[in-house]
Amino acid sequence: MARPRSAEKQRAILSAAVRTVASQGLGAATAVIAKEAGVSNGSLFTYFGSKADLLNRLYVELKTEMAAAALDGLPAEGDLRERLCHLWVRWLRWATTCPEKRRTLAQLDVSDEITPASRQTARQMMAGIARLLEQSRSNGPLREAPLEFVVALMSALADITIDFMLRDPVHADQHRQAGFEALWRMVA
Amino acid sequence: MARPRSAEKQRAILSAAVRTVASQGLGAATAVIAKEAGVSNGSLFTYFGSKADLLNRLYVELKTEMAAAALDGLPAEGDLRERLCHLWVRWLRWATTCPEKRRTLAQLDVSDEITPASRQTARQMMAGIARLLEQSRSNGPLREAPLEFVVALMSALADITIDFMLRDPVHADQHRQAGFEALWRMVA
Amino acid sequence: MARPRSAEKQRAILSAAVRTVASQGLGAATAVIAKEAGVSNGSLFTYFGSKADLLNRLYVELKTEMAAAALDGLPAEGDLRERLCHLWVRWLRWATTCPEKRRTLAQLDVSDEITPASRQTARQMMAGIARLLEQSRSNGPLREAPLEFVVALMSALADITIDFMLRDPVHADQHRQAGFEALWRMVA
Amino acid sequence: MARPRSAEKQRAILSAAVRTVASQGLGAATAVIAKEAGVSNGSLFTYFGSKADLLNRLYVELKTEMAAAALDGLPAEGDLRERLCHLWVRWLRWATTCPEKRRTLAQLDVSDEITPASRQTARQMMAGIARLLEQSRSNGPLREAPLEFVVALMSALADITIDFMLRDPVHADQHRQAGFEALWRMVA
DNA sequence: CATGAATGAGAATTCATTCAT
DNA sequence: GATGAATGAATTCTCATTCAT
Repeated sequence: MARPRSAEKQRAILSAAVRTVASQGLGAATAVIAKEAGVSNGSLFTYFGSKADLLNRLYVELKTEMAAAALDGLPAEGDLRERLCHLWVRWLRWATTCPEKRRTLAQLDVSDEITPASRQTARQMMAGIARLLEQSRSNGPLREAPLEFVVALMSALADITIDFMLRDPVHADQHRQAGFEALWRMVA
Repeated sequence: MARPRSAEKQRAILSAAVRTVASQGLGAATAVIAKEAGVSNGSLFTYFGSKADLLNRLYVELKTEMAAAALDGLPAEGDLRERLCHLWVRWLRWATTCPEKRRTLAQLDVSDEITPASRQTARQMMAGIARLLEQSRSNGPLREAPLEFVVALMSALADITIDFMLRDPVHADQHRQAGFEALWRMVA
Repeated sequence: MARPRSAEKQRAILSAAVRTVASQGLGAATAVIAKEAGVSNGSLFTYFGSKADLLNRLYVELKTEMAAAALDGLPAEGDLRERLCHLWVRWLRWATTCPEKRRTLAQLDVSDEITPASRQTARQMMAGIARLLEQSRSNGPLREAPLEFVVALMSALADITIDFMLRDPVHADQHRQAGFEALWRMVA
Repeated sequence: MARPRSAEKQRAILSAAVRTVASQGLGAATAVIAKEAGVSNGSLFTYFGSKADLLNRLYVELKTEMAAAALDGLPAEGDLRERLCHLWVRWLRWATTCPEKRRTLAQLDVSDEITPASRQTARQMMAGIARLLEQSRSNGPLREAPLEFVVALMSALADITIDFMLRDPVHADQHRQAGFEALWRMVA
């Protein structure tokens, strides 16, 4: 029950930030984000201590949402390949469904405003994904590599695949499959 | 007549830009870059019409240098795997040797200041790499995918591998090998 | 809520602009105007979107004030010559009373920062003057000329007369009378 | 015979300045003027010590040319009205023939870069005009006003008339006549 | 003497953040 | 708490002028 109005505004700001950053880049002015959120520019700073703070929270939020989307409905058991494919499909579906979120996330990922702590938190959100990957690669050629390395690989692969899906929607399905084949061959 | 435009100064500015962007990001002030280059504020703009122009030229320059480094000494004939490996080794050596260039290039790659024309030019610089990749994948699972897709994959894989090599220099060799294995399995 | 935009501050800026432009010309820096107004650099831009905007508003403001001063207390009826003379006297009195405003207005008048819209608005402010002039010239030699032509003539004549009044204050009265005679002979 | 090359370049610069100032205002960069003149920006400063110097010389030059054009072919004797009309026609013809010169002159006239000395010189160039005006007004209503006042009046009247002639070329003749009637009534 | 690169003092504007209302 | 005006440092770019070639 603690400040329900606040939670709403906070969400509005984050959501406005997604849209604004997607279209204007990380240089987007806080005042613009605030206006897009229907909130005064001063208010933005009562919800987020600074622009960097907003960006960090947005980063964690988006990573979390992405991971949740990818893991949604993942069967606890069953064939590894199938489970990984399930994850792959969900991941890409989320990204292609909200291209603005994805675009913003891509910008945040390379920003030096994002603190190590935020990156760490984000990694934890991806733990479920990492776990499945851990199993998948356990007998594969990357079984000795750091797990993080494999996660990073999968993320990059997903990113590129999404790029091509968005750029060439007619062959989206083929791109998704090609991406998955590449992934599977790499890890398993 | 008159003092000729000095190639030296131009290089100094580009090189200063590499260092400054690597440490301060793309938001680095042109004045800072100029000072770092030992050149006046205004001179930067006689060599580069605008900050965006500087960034674009830097982008093309770095991509070109990277591609040249990767292709340097590549045997024209011989075993495909070996040739690709040769390329891989050179590429990563370049990146680990000049981490600042690589860091700057990473920032430029995601910047929206970089024009399509610059990206196009950069792609042409990578043509040699693409060609080798084309041969390598010709019987592999990605033989039907757009070549660009495969190039992007390799780039991302290289990037991640470099990250780990820099982060964990003790196991640099292992990371490089793991990266190559992943690459080879993906394409061949 | 929040501090309301202060009409006072806006006036202070406009008034500072009058003084600064009068003494330094239209090239006067916005920073100087702001300081003269006792306002921060940035505040000037919350009241006026750009320097050109400030200049345009100043232009309209001064023209309006000038016209109002000229028309102030103008008898609605009576001898035309007397009424025109009344106008003439008020006009010149205003100009000689605030030479800085007049000087600034003269600069603005020839500036190409002033938009057609502003000039149009200014013209409307002068409508009262134009109307009286229309009556005055109705049987005179300029009865066929565009009214605007006659208005421009009167403005120029006023300007020159003011110049001489300011330059040679001892004979200010004579200059004013000579100017009026010239005007009357021209139009009536 | 003294530096014939120089005289040519000097003329080229002055002429380029006319065109450039006409289109870009007094803020036109010296480098632009130099380029328009087909001369290096450094050279401009060997012919004119500073931008202000260039502007002042241009001012005097244009005023001189204008006066010469107005006085060209003026009959030494004859009816005053006719002679003044002759002058009027030539003056306006010059101005409508070279609108750029006129436009530039108008800008210079209100600039505070123009020194009193230049204005004085310009006045002397107008002496022939002033003399005719002196005769014309000798029995008229302005016979007691300072001659300068009458000259200023005529100049302003000419300016306005030219404006209307350029703006509305179809009725150029009528405007010219109306202007002259106004002038004659004012002075004679 | 011509050239045009070099210089660096501004110029207008922007923007994160603070604070009066 | 919400608002949006206030702030002023920081930014990119311009330009008259100088000076090395």
